[in-house]
Amino acid sequence: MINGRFATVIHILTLLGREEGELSSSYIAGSININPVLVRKEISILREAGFVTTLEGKNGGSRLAVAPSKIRLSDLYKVVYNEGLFAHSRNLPNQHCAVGKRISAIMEGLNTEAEQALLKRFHAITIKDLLDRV
Amino acid sequence: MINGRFATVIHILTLLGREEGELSSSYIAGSININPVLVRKEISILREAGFVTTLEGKNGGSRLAVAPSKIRLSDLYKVVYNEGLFAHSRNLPNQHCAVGKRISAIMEGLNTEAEQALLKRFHAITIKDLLDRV
DNA sequence: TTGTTCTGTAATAAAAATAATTACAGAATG
DNA sequence: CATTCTGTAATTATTTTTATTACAGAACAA
Repeated sequence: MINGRFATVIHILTLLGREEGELSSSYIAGSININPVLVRKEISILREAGFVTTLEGKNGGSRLAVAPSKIRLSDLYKVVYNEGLFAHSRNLPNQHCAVGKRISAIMEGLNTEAEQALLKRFHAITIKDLLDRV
Repeated sequence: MINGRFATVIHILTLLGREEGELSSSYIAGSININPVLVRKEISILREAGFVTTLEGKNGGSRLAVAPSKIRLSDLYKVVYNEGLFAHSRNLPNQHCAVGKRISAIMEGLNTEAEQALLKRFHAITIKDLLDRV
């Protein structure tokens, strides 16, 4: 299940896409209704990925570094999910069972297939598209 | 992120697809390396959906009710995820903000689009296919 | 310069979701 | 009628996620 971070990142970028100047983490957090520290964490990842720039200090905040039409959801997906769509079970399946022995690799394959399907769809959607929906 | 239940259900059905007789929840749990009660819970859902039949009592257990080639991952996905792929955030976004006010509906739309992409892919994969990979 | 308002980040605590365990009634078998 | 299964509820434990606290450093403005 796709978690809250993906939604948070989308919300942040959609906000930034509507405004000219810098937006503070508190303002953004107020719109999403989460803690500002979480916003700053996501922004630091977005900044590292080149999607936003940040000004520190008084009247500081973040703004988009690229046009909304250049930010694809597939990019964001990759930024947020370093691990993969499927959570691999914490318990190792029984390696003395034929199915248990092979299931991890099979699930890994399914993960890849599912992810490709998702990414293909998300590749076609940009922050600009979401702005148009607001 | 897709959670452990989907993997559990796939593992269960793959095991059942390889055996003739009934398999007990303990045996299945031993292969997956989880608690038998969790297996019984998933099986009760699978039974309700018509994919397995169960015999209670001594030497009881479960077996497939339909051919492995008739069980699509898209079916299983629907059985496991009544809620949806995206977890909708627990906190309601700020309704006094234009983006906050609209973002829930937008995320709902994205959820639907993502889900359709996944289901389309999963529709083409059956338990039989997974058995061939074991 | 100095107070104010931002960010960055670490550390801790709280809350929520997930999985494990315990317990026990009931079903089928031998 | 003892044994070995399932079904299910209730509780506990674990893990993950989110929130909070805390504080150093940056930029600005009086």
